[in-house]
Amino acid sequence: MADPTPAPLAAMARRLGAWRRLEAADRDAILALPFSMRSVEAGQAIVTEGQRPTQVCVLREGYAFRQKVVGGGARQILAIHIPGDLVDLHNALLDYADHSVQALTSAHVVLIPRDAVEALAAARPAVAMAMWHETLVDAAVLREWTTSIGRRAAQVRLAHLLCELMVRLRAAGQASDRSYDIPMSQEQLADCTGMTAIHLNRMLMSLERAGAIARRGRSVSIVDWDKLVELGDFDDGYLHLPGHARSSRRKVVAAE
Amino acid sequence: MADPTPAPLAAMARRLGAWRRLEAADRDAILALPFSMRSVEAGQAIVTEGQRPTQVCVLREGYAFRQKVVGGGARQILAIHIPGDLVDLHNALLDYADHSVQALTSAHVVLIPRDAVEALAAARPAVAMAMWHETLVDAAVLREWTTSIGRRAAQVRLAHLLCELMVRLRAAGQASDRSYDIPMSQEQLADCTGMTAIHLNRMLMSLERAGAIARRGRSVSIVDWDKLVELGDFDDGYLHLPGHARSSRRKVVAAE
DNA sequence: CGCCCATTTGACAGCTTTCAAATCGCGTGG
DNA sequence: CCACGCGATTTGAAAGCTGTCAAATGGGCG
Repeated sequence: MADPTPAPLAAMARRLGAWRRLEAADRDAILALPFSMRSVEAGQAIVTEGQRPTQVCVLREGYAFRQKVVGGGARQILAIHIPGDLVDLHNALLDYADHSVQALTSAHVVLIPRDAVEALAAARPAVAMAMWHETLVDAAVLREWTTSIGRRAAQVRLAHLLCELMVRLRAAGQASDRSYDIPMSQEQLADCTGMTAIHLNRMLMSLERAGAIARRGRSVSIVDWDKLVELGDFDDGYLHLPGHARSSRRKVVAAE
Repeated sequence: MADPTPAPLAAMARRLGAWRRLEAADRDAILALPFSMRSVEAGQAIVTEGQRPTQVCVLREGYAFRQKVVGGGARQILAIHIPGDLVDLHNALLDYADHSVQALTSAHVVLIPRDAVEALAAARPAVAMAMWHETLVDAAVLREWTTSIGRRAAQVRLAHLLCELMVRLRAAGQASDRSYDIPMSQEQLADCTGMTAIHLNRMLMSLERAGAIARRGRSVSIVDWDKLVELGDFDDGYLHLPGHARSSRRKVVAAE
């Protein structure tokens, strides 16, 4: 966090080390990985659905997201990635990219050949387990998204997403306590939450009227965190933040 | 498949071996895992949301599912597990169960202590990678569910789920070519697809009227597979079936 | 200053949910 | 073997949330 311009792979080593204890040899093996760096423009694809993935990617700067497109042409955004995320570990072992990854803003990524990742995993079990852990957390977040889309009302879904972004950005040192900018269009937010851009707009305004958030142009800031948490039925347990004492902020209502 | 009552852990070894090449020593290490067997009644919990998971579970017989409950009390089913599935590898590395697992029918499971799984992963990298692979496929299926719930109409979602179950059951040798029984109530199907049980009932009837499926009591059989695939916008690529030549059955309509 | 795209608004249609009540299916007990 | 009781499935009708279509507004960039 206090490291201004770390070596490209140092961020990856630090990230994996947060999940599992790594020895010096593990870190060295990570730092010895072959890689290339690339800049991608906003909207540009990093991985394309249907292709055979050939590399794993670390997001160094900028934002990215994963998406899937259905037969009718509609798309669903499945995850948002913020700086520091290991973006495509899912394709490290699978032979077929079932979804695509795109840059949300212009971004800098570190690309590592898939084979090198596999070799690293085979050689350094602790690193393999850390990478596995990373994908498990990713899956946990996706479970929460699925639950949200399936069983929470539109306004709740949106508030929940805003809470999640706030917590994750703060954990990554990318946001101050009270506000952050979302580098996403309303259409993209709508594709995250499974609603129409028009309806999303209404829900945004409704959260603003409720006094939970404020907006200025495209930037959203949180006015009343507790209210947003309540409106969003939010509990950060599913994020599995490293070294985070679990506190069910949400009271268990109607345990049924 | 032609093995009537294999040793409890043999199924696990076979399953993992389908994902990645395992050496004899890898198999031996799997077979040497400590375990206990347990029968669970339909509806009974195997893992409970909020707890610290202590074991990993292999589903030997019967069906199970994972679910999450939201603040209002509604639940979302996140996955259905069929015999042979490794059910809770997600909790092998995470310290907090963000969802629960329940038996759908009465079931027999093999329970393996979490620590033993971790030790195995550390000792046998190839096994670790196979288990990782298993969870990646699980995540891929969840991505498809999320996409379905977020961006496909109710009838399409249901048809898609029926297609998925058919393909998976067939791949597991649990279904003949043309029909299978779904051991799920309509309410459970509704909780999978993010709709009301009442609406699910209407969608089931509508698929029946369309001539895609037939029903007799609680059992569903497929009358016209091609029609069901079309109605369900289904393409099995996301299942990442081992040794499966990828064929986009679905024509790309409106690539946009 | 003018163009283009994202955001807002409005009016409406339609898919889904709700609430209630009628049926059906099935295991149990007589 | 048949009646009874209970939960799952169906039906109906009406309300509500969300999507659709069209058009106005706003903001940023060349």
